[in-house]
Amino acid sequence: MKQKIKSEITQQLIIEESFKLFYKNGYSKTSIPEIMSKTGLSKGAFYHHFESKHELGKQVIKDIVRKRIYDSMITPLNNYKKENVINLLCRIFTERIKSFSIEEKRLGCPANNLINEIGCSDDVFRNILKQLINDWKSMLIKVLEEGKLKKEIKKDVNSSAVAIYLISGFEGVRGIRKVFDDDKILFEYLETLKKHIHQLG
Amino acid sequence: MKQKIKSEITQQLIIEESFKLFYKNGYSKTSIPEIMSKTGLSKGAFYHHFESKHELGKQVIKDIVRKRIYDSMITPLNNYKKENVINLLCRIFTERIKSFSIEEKRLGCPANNLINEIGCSDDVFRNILKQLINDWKSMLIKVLEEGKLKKEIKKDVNSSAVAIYLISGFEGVRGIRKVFDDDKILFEYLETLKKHIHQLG
DNA sequence: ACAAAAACATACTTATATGAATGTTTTTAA
DNA sequence: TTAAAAACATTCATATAAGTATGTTTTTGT
Repeated sequence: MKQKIKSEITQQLIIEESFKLFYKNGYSKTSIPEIMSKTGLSKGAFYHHFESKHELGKQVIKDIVRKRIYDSMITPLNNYKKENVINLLCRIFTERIKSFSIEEKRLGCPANNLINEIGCSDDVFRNILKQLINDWKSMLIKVLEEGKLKKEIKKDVNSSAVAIYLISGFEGVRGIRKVFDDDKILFEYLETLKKHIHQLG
Repeated sequence: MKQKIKSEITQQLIIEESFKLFYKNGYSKTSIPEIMSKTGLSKGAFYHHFESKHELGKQVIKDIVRKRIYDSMITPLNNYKKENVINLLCRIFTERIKSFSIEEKRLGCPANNLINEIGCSDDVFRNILKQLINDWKSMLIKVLEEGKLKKEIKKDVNSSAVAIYLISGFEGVRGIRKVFDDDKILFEYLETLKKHIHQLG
């Protein structure tokens, strides 16, 4: 059983170092030798644990990229029963934007980076990322619909359309921020976002 | 003088084929041999006209990527004197979204793709793209401020913040659309965008 | 203790990239 | 017309990628 654990640990190590490099330099520009030099292991070790770079990419998206969005943007939305949904939405987006490290501001959103780098040219990656966006969208719709029942959101709001608008704005600003040198645009985005969300009620 | 024209034509040919391939497959994944095979010319011809791939990238951004955004999203905003600015904004964003070819919907925005692929890791590219986004933002601010003077936009609107929100949403949805198979999200985006813009007045 | 299997390393194959060096053809200007 | 310069082609140098083959070490079940 010790071997299975060791294998698991090695795989996780490779996945984590891969995520860091994919995030920093992109999927295409990151090579297996580069990843394995970070892990301190050899290329042989890599191909013992993974079939290909593509298989690794899938794991990185499923294990790390997906979890990041879930933990910060999707799961917290489950609080819709206890909290006013307008507050909830404003709070989650604001907290997320304010939580970013300097590097995270510079490098943008890992999911959005992958979507824009390889999204449409690899159907496997595309479908995993599509599922992630759909999960996020579904959860936002659920919150907005619950808000309508609680009379916190206007009935004429198109939840699906608003959900896409919120996701687009968030991912968009994380991309646009990459060309700038400071956080001004993040706060400008947040200001308008909050006003926009309040107008849903 | 015939030579100068020929040189200019060849350079433009290389730039145009490069744009197509950069747009379709990304900057990193596109090679000089691949570009030159499209032009029907040799690699020697390329290095006669361009210093490096990087220099080519600069030209493609300056000549084509920039022009696309200018022609469709920035220059048309100049109509703010004649047209109600709420209508103007809705119209330009709507027309642009509706004008996209199937390929343009699949491949997203060339500028946004570049920003997300190499934006933060190459200062030369980053600064050209930053200037482009800043030009767009400035023009939107101008239109919104003019709208205030014309009493078409509320005085408490933060023009700079709204401008960034509009750009982010637009670029964001063009990225997000890449993981989907249909145009539903583009129209959902447009629906919410229009409502949002109308609430500025 | 020991054979088998898993974990990992080393060396190799093949492909392809950027870019430089050098060669040939076309254009230009005197 | 003819030398030179510009346009373009061919060949070469160097680097590095993904993936494979084949090794060696460690772990495991008997």
